[in-house]
Amino acid sequence: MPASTTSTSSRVYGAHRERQRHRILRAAEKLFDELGIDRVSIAEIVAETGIRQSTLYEYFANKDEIVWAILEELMVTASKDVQAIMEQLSGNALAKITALFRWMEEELVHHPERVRFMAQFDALYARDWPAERLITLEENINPRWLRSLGDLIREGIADGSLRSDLDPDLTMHSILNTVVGSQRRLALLGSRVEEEYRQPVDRLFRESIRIVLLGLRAAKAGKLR
Amino acid sequence: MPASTTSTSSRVYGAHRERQRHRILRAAEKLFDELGIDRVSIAEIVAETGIRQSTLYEYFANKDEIVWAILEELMVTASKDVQAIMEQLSGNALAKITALFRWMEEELVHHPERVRFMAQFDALYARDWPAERLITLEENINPRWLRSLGDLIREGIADGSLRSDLDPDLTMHSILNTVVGSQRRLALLGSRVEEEYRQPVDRLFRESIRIVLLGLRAAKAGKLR
Amino acid sequence: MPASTTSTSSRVYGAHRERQRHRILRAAEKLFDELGIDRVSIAEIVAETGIRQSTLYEYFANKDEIVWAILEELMVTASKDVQAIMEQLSGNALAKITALFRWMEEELVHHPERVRFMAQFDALYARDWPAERLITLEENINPRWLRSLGDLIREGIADGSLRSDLDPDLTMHSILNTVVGSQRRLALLGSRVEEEYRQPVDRLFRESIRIVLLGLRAAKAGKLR
Amino acid sequence: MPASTTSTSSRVYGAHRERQRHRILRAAEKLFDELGIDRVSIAEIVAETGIRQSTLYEYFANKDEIVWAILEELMVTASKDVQAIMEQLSGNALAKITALFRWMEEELVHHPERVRFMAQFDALYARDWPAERLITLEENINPRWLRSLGDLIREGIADGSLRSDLDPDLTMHSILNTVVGSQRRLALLGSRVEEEYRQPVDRLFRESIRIVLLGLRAAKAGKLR
DNA sequence: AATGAATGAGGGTTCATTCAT
DNA sequence: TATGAATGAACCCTCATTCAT
Repeated sequence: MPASTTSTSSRVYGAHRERQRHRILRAAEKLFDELGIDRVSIAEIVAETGIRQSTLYEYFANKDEIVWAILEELMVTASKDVQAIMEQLSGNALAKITALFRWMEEELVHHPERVRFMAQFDALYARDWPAERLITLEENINPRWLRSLGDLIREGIADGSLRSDLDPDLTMHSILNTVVGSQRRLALLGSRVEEEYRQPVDRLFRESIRIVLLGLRAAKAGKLR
Repeated sequence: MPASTTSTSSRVYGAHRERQRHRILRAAEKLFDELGIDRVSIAEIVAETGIRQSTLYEYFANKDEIVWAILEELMVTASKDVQAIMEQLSGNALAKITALFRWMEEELVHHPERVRFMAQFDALYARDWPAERLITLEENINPRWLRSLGDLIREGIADGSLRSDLDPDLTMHSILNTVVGSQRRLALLGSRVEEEYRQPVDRLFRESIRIVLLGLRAAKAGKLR
Repeated sequence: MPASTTSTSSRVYGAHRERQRHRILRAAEKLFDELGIDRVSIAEIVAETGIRQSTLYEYFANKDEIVWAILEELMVTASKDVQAIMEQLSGNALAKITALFRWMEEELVHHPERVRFMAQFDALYARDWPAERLITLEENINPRWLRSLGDLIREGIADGSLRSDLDPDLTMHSILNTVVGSQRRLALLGSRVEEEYRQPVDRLFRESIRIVLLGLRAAKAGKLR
Repeated sequence: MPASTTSTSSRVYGAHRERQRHRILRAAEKLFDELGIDRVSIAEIVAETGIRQSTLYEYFANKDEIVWAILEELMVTASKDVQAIMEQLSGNALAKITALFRWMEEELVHHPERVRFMAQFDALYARDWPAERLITLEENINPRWLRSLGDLIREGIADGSLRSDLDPDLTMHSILNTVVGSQRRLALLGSRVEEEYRQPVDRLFRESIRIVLLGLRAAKAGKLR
């Protein structure tokens, strides 16, 4: 890893390295989604890449590093997306929460593989990931919006758009977990759930959102949607 | 091939076999939960059991069979529990759905390892499990209650306990997936979620249920709880 | 193994034992032919029999014993057949040799599995079979005809049916090995040789015999057949 | 994936690989001959080689591939030998066929292990080898001489060196199979046949050839040899 | 930066055989 | 006589990783 000098050669090398890294990550991502993270071997990843097995170790120290790198990419992207949505929005709390859920629907429909990756990460790495590492990651992406979501709910109660009997922090985390859980399960089961439930995945998810929002809404609040 | 005779020897042998099988399944279950299904080797399972590796193969043809056997046990147990709850209940639709969700809370709190196993199964086996096998399994456990849950919602709309604008089948599958998704994610993340959210897992889950039920409830219906 | 007493029970047991033994041998024979001797496991043999694996060891000490038992059966049967043919024949040497070859053709056509077994035995056991064991076997079956085949050729030279420049012992063993080699290779390759050579196996073998016999025949001898 | 470049490194590496491959094949060959193909384990092969078991898998995907590689080597060598013999020969058909048989005798005497390998291959792999694979192999070695052997016999009939009542194709395949069968059986049984028949293997084989050729020869044809 | 080669450690599974009942 | 259970010893093969070039 050459330090970031500004010589021509290092700039060129840097670009090259970035390209190689990208190639590896995309191959891994694809296979992780197709076969499951734990069932993909380094050999399979390099086979998809064209790169040689020993070369991969010039870019990643081991498989876990690849997983973390993908996770980081996904989290950064997600954070930017949400941040953007939140910033250009100036409605009440309910509207903001709704917008957040809509974005999750978008992800489920257009990037189910991303959602599946996160689901796998929860299932496989949840119990033994090193806490500091995740914290470092989260600090990098700094999701102000998440921290402010509690305020949002408080605000919603105040402006009358949300039920008055909600405990802001509890509610926030509760519904977040619920909607995320629903989204991830739908992504994992995919077509299988469609066969069994005879409903398209997005309709199922949208209905879930609707009911949760109905549950949050103040009784006297205007018609939802 | 002695079929189920009642001779002393076969009764004795049968009991022994059952005990050994049980031992293996419990060891596997424990390790699957601690390390993740894909990260447990047959060698580790037998080390937990005391039996020798080759002996294990007298009981299960391979690791997958162990996974399926555990899955079957869990599904049978769950099905019996729910059946029992449903049968001794004679309230309106909302009450029944509430009871179902309460049972899921019980499972999350008292048997989080069971929930985690199902979560892992979804994440790891969902995509390539043989459909017929799962169908066979489901036929054996025959969950009448699931089939009647749609009726339950229809009934609830009729008796005025549920919102009138619900599409029974869609709603049923939607909230089922949502609550299951929430339950499983909480089971997977466990203490980690408690640290991050600063809320005990059961409170988070109970709040989720409350909001979903509020979302289902007819506007004019009496206070919930 | 109860000695051969004449009590009723031992006679009954004896018959039973014989039947079980027979069952095992037939199952083994079938599988040896289908899969190759070395590729058949004891487990596969018992699976074909209905008998349990441990029970098999009451009849045979190991797989080799089964192989030898089959070999013995085959050699005894073969010896009897040939003996019968030879005895009821009263022609010149050429006629007797011809009859012997015809019998080999019969075997190839109607019992190719027997020929294949012998072929496998040659290929797999040839190098390390215990010499005494084979000698014991051969003494039991006592193939007088083989020993007299040399005389036969001497006789043929004398009566003018065979070429005069033959070395009786050399010739006998030579053509015996040749015809046996031809027969066994045809049995082994079976349909494969038919596809490649576009000739039925029996025609190929008959032509081989014809040419060998032509090679043996005295120049002035009458037309062959 | 550097294709066949001529860079120094790839030439060096290539030579090394070839040497290792060679080592493995020789070790396997030796053991296959001593113990029988099916009775040789990968562990035994590597023990003979000095390389480690996992290294072997860098050269051959599995045991079958080793067997096929040896087969290919043998067939290529044999084909070249025969081709050379056939080309430098300008006699009548009988002479050419005789030369072919002489070469087979050479092989039997000087490379009995090669003949035994082919015999084992017939006995063990004959029934289930993948047809296409063998065809590919045969196309690579392209034995023009075999294809022209039928013509040879036709020619022999025409020039009066062979009997007139022969069916060219039938005869060709017939005697080929016969002589090959004889050769392989002698190779398999080896010293055992010498003990039993009290004749050296090569004499037995030469006598077989003599008789077959006598059987092919036109009646009026000059003295053979 | 790239890579050919090697490999220790372990993976799942099969097998012939023994033994107590 | 029959057999359920157990098992040591292999067996083939995969994998992540290292290292010299």
